[in-house]
Amino acid sequence: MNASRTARERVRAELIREITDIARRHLATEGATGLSLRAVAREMGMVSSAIYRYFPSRDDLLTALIIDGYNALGEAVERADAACARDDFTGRWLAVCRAVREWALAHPHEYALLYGSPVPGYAAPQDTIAPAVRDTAVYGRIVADAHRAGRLTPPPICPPPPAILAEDAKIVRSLMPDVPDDVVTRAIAAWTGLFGMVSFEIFGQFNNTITHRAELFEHNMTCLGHLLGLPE
Amino acid sequence: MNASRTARERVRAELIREITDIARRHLATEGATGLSLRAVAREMGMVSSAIYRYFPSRDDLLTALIIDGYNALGEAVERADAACARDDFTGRWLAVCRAVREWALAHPHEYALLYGSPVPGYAAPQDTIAPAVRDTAVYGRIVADAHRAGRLTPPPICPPPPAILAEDAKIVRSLMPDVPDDVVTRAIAAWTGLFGMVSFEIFGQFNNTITHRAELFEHNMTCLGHLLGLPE
DNA sequence: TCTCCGTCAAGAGCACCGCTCTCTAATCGC
DNA sequence: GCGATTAGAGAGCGGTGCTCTTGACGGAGA
Repeated sequence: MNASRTARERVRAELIREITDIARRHLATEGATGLSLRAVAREMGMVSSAIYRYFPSRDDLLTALIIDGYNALGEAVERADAACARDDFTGRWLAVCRAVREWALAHPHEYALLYGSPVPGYAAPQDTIAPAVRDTAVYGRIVADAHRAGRLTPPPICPPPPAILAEDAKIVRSLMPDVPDDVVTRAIAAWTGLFGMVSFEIFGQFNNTITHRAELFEHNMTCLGHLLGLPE
Repeated sequence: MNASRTARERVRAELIREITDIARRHLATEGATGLSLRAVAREMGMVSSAIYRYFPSRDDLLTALIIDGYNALGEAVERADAACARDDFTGRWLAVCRAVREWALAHPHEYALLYGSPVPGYAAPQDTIAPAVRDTAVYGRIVADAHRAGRLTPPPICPPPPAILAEDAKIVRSLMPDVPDDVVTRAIAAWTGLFGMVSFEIFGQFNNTITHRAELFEHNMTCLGHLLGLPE
Protein backbone atom coordinates (compact mmCIF):
# COMPACT_ATOMS: atom_id res chain seq x y z
CA MET A 1 0.00 0.00 0.00
CA ASN A 2 2.65 2.46 1.04
CA ALA A 3 5.18 0.78 -1.21
CA SER A 4 2.83 0.81 -4.16
CA ARG A 5 1.84 4.40 -3.68
CA THR A 6 5.45 5.38 -3.51
CA ALA A 7 6.13 3.29 -6.60
CA ARG A 8 3.63 5.36 -8.51
CA GLU A 9 5.01 8.53 -7.03
CA ARG A 10 8.51 7.42 -7.82
CA VAL A 11 7.89 6.98 -11.52
CA ARG A 12 6.14 10.32 -11.48
CA ALA A 13 9.10 12.01 -9.84
CA GLU A 14 11.39 10.29 -12.30
CA LEU A 15 9.41 11.63 -15.24
CA ILE A 16 9.38 15.13 -13.80
CA ARG A 17 13.14 14.94 -13.44
CA GLU A 18 13.51 13.74 -17.01
CA ILE A 19 11.31 16.53 -18.31
CA THR A 20 13.27 19.20 -16.50
CA ASP A 21 16.55 17.68 -17.66
CA ILE A 22 15.50 17.79 -21.30
CA ALA A 23 14.01 21.24 -20.82
CA ARG A 24 17.22 22.51 -19.27
CA ARG A 25 19.17 21.16 -22.23
CA HIS A 26 16.83 22.88 -24.64
CA LEU A 27 17.09 26.06 -22.57
CA ALA A 28 20.87 25.93 -22.74
CA THR A 29 20.90 25.59 -26.52
CA GLU A 30 17.88 27.59 -27.67
CA GLY A 31 17.25 30.02 -24.84
CA ALA A 32 14.08 30.65 -22.89
CA THR A 33 11.88 31.68 -25.79
CA GLY A 34 12.98 28.63 -27.74
CA LEU A 35 11.85 26.30 -24.99
CA SER A 36 8.74 24.49 -26.17
CA LEU A 37 6.69 21.92 -24.33
CA ARG A 38 5.97 20.14 -27.58
CA ALA A 39 9.65 19.75 -28.38
CA VAL A 40 10.33 18.34 -24.93
CA ALA A 41 7.42 15.95 -25.29
CA ARG A 42 8.63 14.92 -28.73
CA GLU A 43 12.07 14.10 -27.37
CA MET A 44 10.49 12.03 -24.62
CA GLY A 45 8.38 10.10 -27.08
CA MET A 46 5.29 11.52 -25.44
CA VAL A 47 2.40 13.33 -26.94
CA SER A 48 2.42 17.01 -26.04
CA SER A 49 -0.71 16.95 -23.96
CA ALA A 50 0.78 14.34 -21.65
CA ILE A 51 3.32 16.86 -20.38
CA TYR A 52 0.50 18.83 -18.83
CA ARG A 53 0.02 16.01 -16.34
CA TYR A 54 3.34 17.03 -14.85
CA PHE A 55 3.55 20.75 -15.50
CA PRO A 56 0.23 22.60 -15.71
CA SER A 57 1.74 25.24 -17.99
CA ARG A 58 4.89 26.33 -19.71
CA ASP A 59 5.42 28.92 -17.00
CA ASP A 60 5.48 26.21 -14.36
CA LEU A 61 8.20 24.40 -16.24
CA LEU A 62 10.05 27.69 -16.49
CA THR A 63 9.64 28.20 -12.76
CA ALA A 64 11.22 24.81 -12.11
CA LEU A 65 14.16 25.76 -14.30
CA ILE A 66 14.51 29.10 -12.56
CA ILE A 67 14.60 27.46 -9.16
CA ASP A 68 17.16 24.95 -10.43
CA GLY A 69 19.21 27.80 -11.84
CA TYR A 70 19.23 29.78 -8.61
CA ASN A 71 20.24 26.65 -6.74
CA ALA A 72 23.00 25.82 -9.20
CA LEU A 73 24.42 29.32 -9.04
CA GLY A 74 24.01 29.42 -5.28
CA GLU A 75 25.81 26.14 -4.92
CA ALA A 76 28.68 27.28 -7.12
CA VAL A 77 29.00 30.42 -5.02
CA GLU A 78 28.85 28.44 -1.78
CA ARG A 79 31.57 26.08 -2.98
CA ALA A 80 33.80 28.96 -4.05
CA ASP A 81 33.43 30.64 -0.68
CA ALA A 82 33.98 27.42 1.24
CA ALA A 83 37.31 26.87 -0.50
CA CYS A 84 38.76 30.04 1.03
CA ALA A 85 40.33 30.66 4.41
CA ARG A 86 37.58 32.01 6.64
CA ASP A 87 39.50 35.15 7.54
CA ASP A 88 40.59 35.94 3.99
CA PHE A 89 37.64 38.22 3.35
CA THR A 90 38.99 39.79 0.20
CA GLY A 91 39.76 36.34 -1.17
CA ARG A 92 36.26 35.17 -0.37
CA TRP A 93 34.71 38.20 -2.09
CA LEU A 94 36.81 37.67 -5.20
CA ALA A 95 36.08 33.95 -5.19
CA VAL A 96 32.36 34.69 -5.11
CA CYS A 97 32.73 37.19 -7.95
CA ARG A 98 34.61 34.68 -10.08
CA ALA A 99 32.08 31.96 -9.31
CA VAL A 100 29.21 34.16 -10.45
CA ARG A 101 31.00 35.16 -13.64
CA GLU A 102 32.14 31.66 -14.50
CA TRP A 103 28.75 30.14 -13.86
CA ALA A 104 27.17 32.82 -16.03
CA LEU A 105 29.65 32.22 -18.84
CA ALA A 106 29.01 28.48 -18.64
CA HIS A 107 25.22 28.89 -18.52
CA PRO A 108 24.42 32.14 -20.31
CA HIS A 109 20.79 31.33 -21.06
CA GLU A 110 20.11 30.27 -17.50
CA TYR A 111 21.81 33.42 -16.26
CA ALA A 112 19.60 35.41 -18.59
CA LEU A 113 16.59 33.69 -17.10
CA LEU A 114 17.63 34.68 -13.59
CA TYR A 115 19.08 38.16 -14.07
CA GLY A 116 17.92 39.27 -17.51
CA SER A 117 14.64 40.61 -18.74
CA PRO A 118 11.80 39.01 -16.83
CA VAL A 119 9.53 36.79 -18.91
CA PRO A 120 6.47 38.91 -19.66
CA GLY A 121 3.29 37.84 -17.99
CA TYR A 122 5.32 35.70 -15.66
CA ALA A 123 5.29 36.43 -11.95
CA ALA A 124 7.85 34.53 -9.92
CA PRO A 125 5.99 32.49 -7.32
CA GLN A 126 7.01 32.41 -3.67
CA ASP A 127 8.99 29.18 -4.13
CA THR A 128 11.67 31.06 -6.03
CA ILE A 129 12.45 33.53 -3.26
CA ALA A 130 14.48 31.27 -1.02
CA PRO A 131 16.76 29.87 -3.76
CA ALA A 132 17.04 33.34 -5.29
CA VAL A 133 18.98 34.71 -2.33
CA ARG A 134 21.28 31.73 -1.89
CA ASP A 135 24.18 33.53 -3.54
CA THR A 136 23.34 36.77 -1.79
CA ALA A 137 23.30 34.97 1.53
CA VAL A 138 26.88 33.82 1.00
CA TYR A 139 27.85 37.38 0.18
CA GLY A 140 26.06 38.64 3.24
CA ARG A 141 28.00 36.25 5.45
CA ILE A 142 31.28 37.46 4.02
CA VAL A 143 30.37 41.08 4.70
CA ALA A 144 29.14 40.26 8.19
CA ASP A 145 32.21 38.16 8.99
CA ALA A 146 34.56 40.85 7.79
CA HIS A 147 32.75 43.50 9.76
CA ARG A 148 32.67 41.40 12.91
CA ALA A 149 36.40 40.82 12.55
CA GLY A 150 36.92 44.55 12.30
CA ARG A 151 38.49 44.23 8.88
CA LEU A 152 36.05 46.51 7.12
CA THR A 153 37.57 49.96 6.86
CA PRO A 154 35.17 52.44 5.31
CA PRO A 155 36.77 54.15 2.33
CA PRO A 156 37.04 57.92 2.56
CA ILE A 157 35.09 58.46 -0.63
CA CYS A 158 31.54 57.68 0.43
CA PRO A 159 29.21 60.09 2.18
CA PRO A 160 27.01 58.62 4.91
CA PRO A 161 23.74 57.24 3.55
CA PRO A 162 20.57 59.27 4.11
CA ALA A 163 18.61 58.29 7.18
CA ILE A 164 15.63 57.03 5.21
CA LEU A 165 17.64 54.12 3.86
CA ALA A 166 17.80 52.70 7.37
CA GLU A 167 14.43 51.05 6.74
CA ASP A 168 15.68 49.11 3.76
CA ALA A 169 18.94 48.33 5.52
CA LYS A 170 16.93 46.63 8.25
CA ILE A 171 15.63 44.10 5.73
CA VAL A 172 18.96 43.55 4.01
CA ARG A 173 20.56 43.11 7.43
CA SER A 174 18.82 39.76 7.76
CA LEU A 175 21.50 38.54 5.37
CA MET A 176 24.39 40.37 7.06
CA PRO A 177 23.66 40.66 10.78
CA ASP A 178 24.95 43.52 12.90
CA VAL A 179 26.31 45.48 9.97
CA PRO A 180 25.82 49.26 10.13
CA ASP A 181 23.76 51.11 7.55
CA ASP A 182 26.60 52.63 5.61
CA VAL A 183 28.20 49.24 5.11
CA VAL A 184 24.87 47.84 3.95
CA THR A 185 24.49 50.46 1.24
CA ARG A 186 28.07 50.00 0.06
CA ALA A 187 27.50 46.25 0.06
CA ILE A 188 24.53 46.74 -2.23
CA ALA A 189 26.61 48.94 -4.51
CA ALA A 190 29.33 46.31 -4.78
CA TRP A 191 26.82 43.53 -5.36
CA THR A 192 24.96 45.38 -8.12
CA GLY A 193 28.32 46.34 -9.57
CA LEU A 194 29.26 42.68 -9.80
CA PHE A 195 26.09 41.76 -11.63
CA GLY A 196 26.26 44.84 -13.81
CA MET A 197 29.68 43.76 -14.99
CA VAL A 198 28.63 40.16 -15.57
CA SER A 199 25.44 41.19 -17.35
CA PHE A 200 27.34 43.55 -19.65
CA GLU A 201 29.64 40.71 -20.59
CA ILE A 202 26.95 38.05 -21.00
CA PHE A 203 24.46 40.26 -22.77
CA GLY A 204 26.96 41.50 -25.33
CA GLN A 205 27.58 45.08 -24.23
CA PHE A 206 31.32 44.46 -24.31
CA ASN A 207 31.27 43.22 -27.90
CA ASN A 208 33.72 45.02 -30.17
CA THR A 209 35.10 46.87 -27.17
CA ILE A 210 36.52 44.79 -24.36
CA THR A 211 38.60 41.74 -25.16
CA HIS A 212 40.49 41.08 -21.92
CA ARG A 213 37.33 40.53 -19.97
CA ALA A 214 38.69 38.31 -17.23
CA GLU A 215 41.42 40.79 -16.40
CA LEU A 216 39.06 43.76 -16.45
CA PHE A 217 36.63 41.84 -14.28
CA GLU A 218 39.31 40.91 -11.78
CA HIS A 219 40.53 44.47 -11.55
CA ASN A 220 37.09 46.04 -11.24
CA MET A 221 35.98 43.54 -8.61
CA THR A 222 39.09 44.41 -6.64
CA CYS A 223 38.11 48.07 -6.81
CA LEU A 224 34.57 47.26 -5.72
CA GLY A 225 35.94 45.21 -2.85
CA HIS A 226 37.87 48.22 -1.69
CA LEU A 227 34.80 50.37 -2.10
CA LEU A 228 33.09 47.96 0.25
CA GLY A 229 35.97 48.41 2.69
CA LEU A 230 37.73 45.08 2.32
CA PRO A 231 41.46 45.02 3.12
CA GLU A 232 44.21 44.63 0.53
CA MET B 1 8.57 62.68 -61.61
CA ASN B 2 10.46 63.54 -58.52
CA ALA B 3 7.33 64.68 -56.78
CA SER B 4 5.42 61.56 -57.76
CA ARG B 5 8.21 59.21 -56.82
CA THR B 6 8.54 60.88 -53.50
CA ALA B 7 4.77 60.65 -53.16
CA ARG B 8 4.97 56.87 -53.29
CA GLU B 9 8.01 56.87 -51.08
CA ARG B 10 6.30 59.24 -48.70
CA VAL B 11 3.32 57.01 -48.14
CA ARG B 12 5.73 54.13 -47.70
CA ALA B 13 7.73 56.03 -45.09
CA GLU B 14 4.48 57.02 -43.42
CA LEU B 15 3.37 53.41 -43.21
CA ILE B 16 6.72 52.29 -41.83
CA ARG B 17 6.42 54.96 -39.18
CA GLU B 18 2.90 53.86 -38.33
CA ILE B 19 3.98 50.24 -38.05
CA THR B 20 6.84 51.03 -35.72
CA ASP B 21 4.59 53.28 -33.65
CA ILE B 22 2.03 50.55 -33.15
CA ALA B 23 4.78 48.01 -32.58
CA ARG B 24 6.38 50.22 -29.95
CA ARG B 25 3.05 50.53 -28.20
CA HIS B 26 2.61 46.78 -28.23
CA LEU B 27 6.18 46.38 -27.00
CA ALA B 28 5.51 48.75 -24.14
CA THR B 29 2.43 46.85 -23.02
CA GLU B 30 3.20 43.22 -23.85
CA GLY B 31 6.98 43.08 -23.96
CA ALA B 32 9.25 41.83 -26.70
CA THR B 33 7.97 38.27 -26.82
CA GLY B 34 4.39 39.53 -27.00
CA LEU B 35 5.12 41.61 -30.05
CA SER B 36 3.44 39.96 -33.03
CA LEU B 37 3.43 41.07 -36.63
CA ARG B 38 -0.08 39.77 -37.03
CA ALA B 39 -1.38 41.87 -34.16
CA VAL B 40 0.25 44.97 -35.58
CA ALA B 41 -1.22 44.23 -38.99
CA ARG B 42 -4.62 43.64 -37.46
CA GLU B 43 -4.53 46.99 -35.74
CA MET B 44 -3.58 48.66 -39.00
CA GLY B 45 -6.46 47.01 -40.83
CA MET B 46 -3.97 45.18 -42.97
CA VAL B 47 -3.61 41.54 -43.71
CA SER B 48 -0.58 40.04 -41.96
CA SER B 49 1.33 39.24 -45.10
CA ALA B 50 1.26 42.87 -46.18
CA ILE B 51 3.54 43.84 -43.29
CA TYR B 52 6.28 41.85 -44.93
CA ARG B 53 6.42 44.45 -47.68
CA TYR B 54 7.84 46.82 -45.08
CA PHE B 55 9.70 44.59 -42.66
CA PRO B 56 11.11 41.38 -44.12
CA SER B 57 10.91 39.66 -40.76
CA ARG B 58 9.94 40.14 -37.16
CA ASP B 59 13.61 40.55 -36.28
CA ASP B 60 13.88 43.51 -38.62
CA LEU B 61 10.98 45.19 -36.89
CA LEU B 62 12.68 44.45 -33.59
CA THR B 63 15.88 45.98 -34.91
CA ALA B 64 14.03 49.15 -35.78
CA LEU B 65 12.61 49.31 -32.26
CA ILE B 66 16.05 48.70 -30.76
CA ILE B 67 17.57 51.52 -32.77
CA ASP B 68 14.70 53.79 -31.77
CA GLY B 69 15.21 52.78 -28.15
CA TYR B 70 18.92 53.52 -28.16
CA ASN B 71 18.23 56.88 -29.74
CA ALA B 72 15.50 57.74 -27.26
CA LEU B 73 17.69 56.83 -24.30
CA GLY B 74 20.67 58.58 -25.86
CA GLU B 75 18.63 61.71 -26.41
CA ALA B 76 17.35 61.70 -22.86
CA VAL B 77 20.90 61.38 -21.59
CA GLU B 78 22.12 64.14 -23.90
CA ARG B 79 19.37 66.47 -22.72
CA ALA B 80 20.13 65.76 -19.07
CA ASP B 81 23.80 66.47 -19.58
CA ALA B 82 23.16 69.60 -21.60
CA ALA B 83 21.08 71.07 -18.76
CA CYS B 84 24.08 71.13 -16.44
CA ALA B 85 26.85 73.67 -16.06
CA ARG B 86 29.73 72.41 -18.18
CA ASP B 87 32.20 72.45 -15.30
CA ASP B 88 29.87 70.75 -12.81
CA PHE B 89 31.19 67.30 -13.58
CA THR B 90 29.63 65.57 -10.60
CA GLY B 91 26.30 67.17 -11.44
CA ARG B 92 26.59 66.01 -15.05
CA TRP B 93 27.40 62.44 -13.95
CA LEU B 94 24.44 62.33 -11.59
CA ALA B 95 22.18 63.89 -14.20
CA VAL B 96 23.16 61.17 -16.65
CA CYS B 97 22.53 58.49 -14.02
CA ARG B 98 19.10 59.85 -13.24
CA ALA B 99 18.25 60.15 -16.93
CA VAL B 100 19.12 56.50 -17.51
CA ARG B 101 17.12 55.35 -14.52
CA GLU B 102 14.11 57.47 -15.29
CA TRP B 103 14.02 56.47 -18.92
CA ALA B 104 14.28 52.83 -17.90
CA LEU B 105 11.46 53.19 -15.39
CA ALA B 106 9.31 54.90 -18.00
CA HIS B 107 10.10 52.32 -20.69
CA PRO B 108 10.91 49.09 -18.90
CA HIS B 109 10.27 46.78 -21.84
CA GLU B 110 12.37 48.89 -24.17
CA TYR B 111 15.13 48.98 -21.57
CA ALA B 112 14.91 45.20 -21.37
CA LEU B 113 15.28 45.04 -25.11
CA LEU B 114 18.45 47.11 -24.97
CA TYR B 115 20.14 45.91 -21.81
CA GLY B 116 18.41 42.67 -20.89
CA SER B 117 18.72 39.16 -22.25
CA PRO B 118 19.45 39.27 -25.94
CA VAL B 119 16.71 37.86 -28.15
CA PRO B 120 17.89 34.36 -29.06
CA GLY B 121 18.86 33.84 -32.65
CA TYR B 122 19.00 37.57 -33.08
CA ALA B 123 22.27 39.22 -34.02
CA ALA B 124 22.29 42.98 -33.79
CA PRO B 125 23.18 44.35 -37.22
CA GLN B 126 25.79 47.04 -37.74
CA ASP B 127 23.16 49.79 -37.81
CA THR B 128 22.59 49.43 -34.09
CA ILE B 129 26.18 50.12 -33.08
CA ALA B 130 26.20 53.89 -33.56
CA PRO B 131 22.95 54.58 -31.64
CA ALA B 132 23.98 52.04 -29.02
CA VAL B 133 26.87 54.17 -27.79
CA ARG B 134 25.03 57.47 -27.83
CA ASP B 135 24.58 57.45 -24.06
CA THR B 136 28.08 56.12 -23.50
CA ALA B 137 29.46 58.91 -25.67
CA VAL B 138 27.89 61.50 -23.39
CA TYR B 139 29.41 59.76 -20.39
CA GLY B 140 32.79 59.63 -22.13
CA ARG B 141 32.70 63.38 -22.72
CA ILE B 142 31.98 64.01 -19.06
CA VAL B 143 34.92 61.88 -17.99
CA ALA B 144 37.20 63.44 -20.57
CA ASP B 145 36.10 66.98 -19.66
CA ALA B 146 36.62 66.36 -15.97
CA HIS B 147 40.02 64.87 -16.56
CA ARG B 148 41.09 67.69 -18.86
CA ALA B 149 40.00 70.18 -16.23
CA GLY B 150 42.13 68.37 -13.68
CA ARG B 151 39.13 67.67 -11.51
CA LEU B 152 39.53 63.90 -11.51
CA THR B 153 41.36 62.87 -8.35
CA PRO B 154 42.05 59.13 -8.28
CA PRO B 155 40.68 57.62 -5.09
CA PRO B 156 43.22 55.88 -2.87
CA ILE B 157 41.40 52.59 -2.99
CA CYS B 158 42.13 51.33 -6.49
CA PRO B 159 45.29 49.52 -7.53
CA PRO B 160 46.69 50.41 -10.95
CA PRO B 161 45.16 48.33 -13.74
CA PRO B 162 47.26 45.52 -15.22
CA ALA B 163 49.21 46.49 -18.32
CA ILE B 164 47.27 44.19 -20.61
CA LEU B 165 44.14 46.30 -20.19
CA ALA B 166 45.89 49.10 -22.06
CA GLU B 167 44.77 47.49 -25.32
CA ASP B 168 41.11 47.69 -24.43
CA ALA B 169 41.56 51.15 -22.96
CA LYS B 170 42.78 52.29 -26.37
CA ILE B 171 39.40 51.43 -27.88
CA VAL B 172 37.36 52.90 -25.06
CA ARG B 173 39.47 56.04 -25.26
CA SER B 174 37.80 56.92 -28.55
CA LEU B 175 34.87 57.95 -26.37
CA MET B 176 36.97 59.75 -23.73
CA PRO B 177 40.08 61.19 -25.40
CA ASP B 178 43.37 61.64 -23.57
CA VAL B 179 42.21 59.84 -20.45
CA PRO B 180 44.80 57.57 -18.78
CA ASP B 181 44.27 53.83 -18.46
CA ASP B 182 43.41 53.76 -14.78
CA VAL B 183 40.68 56.33 -15.27
CA VAL B 184 39.32 54.32 -18.19
CA THR B 185 38.98 51.18 -16.11
CA ARG B 186 37.36 53.05 -13.24
CA ALA B 187 35.04 54.71 -15.74
CA ILE B 188 33.96 51.28 -16.94
CA ALA B 189 33.39 50.18 -13.36
CA ALA B 190 31.17 53.18 -12.65
CA TRP B 191 29.26 52.76 -15.91
CA THR B 192 28.57 49.06 -15.36
CA GLY B 193 27.67 49.86 -11.78
CA LEU B 194 25.05 52.32 -12.99
CA PHE B 195 23.45 49.77 -15.30
CA GLY B 196 23.74 47.02 -12.73
CA MET B 197 21.76 49.12 -10.32
CA VAL B 198 19.13 50.08 -12.90
CA SER B 199 18.81 46.50 -14.15
CA PHE B 200 18.34 45.18 -10.62
CA GLU B 201 15.53 47.65 -10.10
CA ILE B 202 13.85 47.16 -13.49
CA PHE B 203 14.22 43.39 -13.55
CA GLY B 204 12.77 42.92 -10.10
CA GLN B 205 15.81 41.99 -8.02
CA PHE B 206 14.90 44.67 -5.49
CA ASN B 207 11.38 43.34 -5.00
CA ASN B 208 10.50 42.69 -1.37
CA THR B 209 13.78 44.23 -0.33
CA ILE B 210 14.43 47.79 -1.35
CA THR B 211 11.64 50.31 -1.17
CA HIS B 212 13.45 53.66 -1.22
CA ARG B 213 14.97 53.01 -4.58
CA ALA B 214 15.48 56.56 -5.71
CA GLU B 215 17.36 57.42 -2.55
CA LEU B 216 19.49 54.31 -2.69
CA PHE B 217 20.22 54.99 -6.34
CA GLU B 218 21.20 58.57 -5.67
CA HIS B 219 23.51 57.58 -2.85
CA ASN B 220 25.16 54.72 -4.70
CA MET B 221 25.70 56.78 -7.83
CA THR B 222 27.36 59.38 -5.66
CA CYS B 223 29.69 56.70 -4.31
CA LEU B 224 30.43 55.48 -7.83
CA GLY B 225 31.15 59.04 -8.90
CA HIS B 226 33.71 59.30 -6.15
CA LEU B 227 35.15 55.95 -7.18
CA LEU B 228 35.61 57.46 -10.60
CA GLY B 229 37.39 60.40 -8.99
CA LEU B 230 34.76 63.10 -9.37
CA PRO B 231 34.89 65.94 -6.83
CA GLU B 232 32.35 66.49 -4.05
C1' DT C 1 -11.69 -12.27 -6.79
C1' DC C 2 -14.12 -8.69 -8.72
C1' DT C 3 -15.37 -4.06 -9.08
C1' DC C 4 -14.68 0.64 -8.92
C1' DC C 5 -12.15 4.80 -9.15
C1' DG C 6 -8.15 7.60 -9.89
C1' DT C 7 -4.30 8.25 -12.99
C1' DC C 8 -2.40 8.38 -17.31
C1' DA C 9 -1.34 8.61 -22.51
C1' DA C 10 -3.34 9.74 -26.66
C1' DG C 11 -5.65 12.32 -30.07
C1' DA C 12 -8.42 15.88 -31.97
C1' DG C 13 -9.11 20.51 -31.95
C1' DC C 14 -8.86 25.81 -30.96
C1' DA C 15 -6.62 30.07 -31.62
C1' DC C 16 -2.53 31.98 -32.29
C1' DC C 17 2.27 32.66 -34.37
C1' DG C 18 6.14 33.68 -38.38
C1' DC C 19 6.58 33.25 -42.92
C1' DT C 20 5.88 32.03 -48.11
C1' DC C 21 3.52 31.91 -52.23
C1' DT C 22 0.36 33.33 -55.78
C1' DC C 23 -2.88 36.34 -57.70
C1' DT C 24 -5.01 40.73 -58.59
C1' DA C 25 -5.25 45.61 -58.54
C1' DA C 26 -3.26 49.97 -58.32
C1' DT C 27 0.37 53.00 -59.39
C1' DC C 28 4.43 54.94 -61.60
C1' DG C 29 7.90 55.93 -65.50
C1' DC C 30 8.32 56.30 -70.06
C1' DG D 1 -1.49 54.90 -73.00
C1' DC D 2 1.38 50.97 -72.06
C1' DG D 3 4.61 48.08 -69.86
C1' DA D 4 6.94 47.57 -65.50
C1' DT D 5 6.90 47.96 -60.73
C1' DT D 6 4.72 47.88 -56.23
C1' DA D 7 1.08 47.01 -52.95
C1' DG D 8 -2.48 44.33 -50.76
C1' DA D 9 -5.35 40.08 -50.24
C1' DG D 10 -5.81 35.39 -49.43
C1' DA D 11 -4.58 30.67 -48.86
C1' DG D 12 -1.56 27.76 -46.84
C1' DC D 13 2.55 25.44 -44.17
C1' DG D 14 4.44 24.10 -39.98
C1' DG D 15 4.88 25.49 -35.56
C1' DT D 16 3.19 27.04 -30.69
C1' DG D 17 0.40 26.75 -25.84
C1' DC D 18 -3.45 24.82 -24.11
C1' DT D 19 -8.16 22.23 -23.53
C1' DC D 20 -11.21 18.51 -23.76
C1' DT D 21 -12.65 13.86 -24.47
C1' DT D 22 -11.76 9.04 -24.78
C1' DG D 23 -10.11 4.78 -23.54
C1' DA D 24 -6.71 1.83 -21.09
C1' DC D 25 -4.40 0.54 -16.98
C1' DG D 26 -3.63 -0.52 -12.18
C1' DG D 27 -4.12 -0.20 -7.23
C1' DA D 28 -7.69 -0.33 -3.20
C1' DG D 29 -11.56 -1.93 -1.04
C1' DA D 30 -15.96 -5.16 -0.90
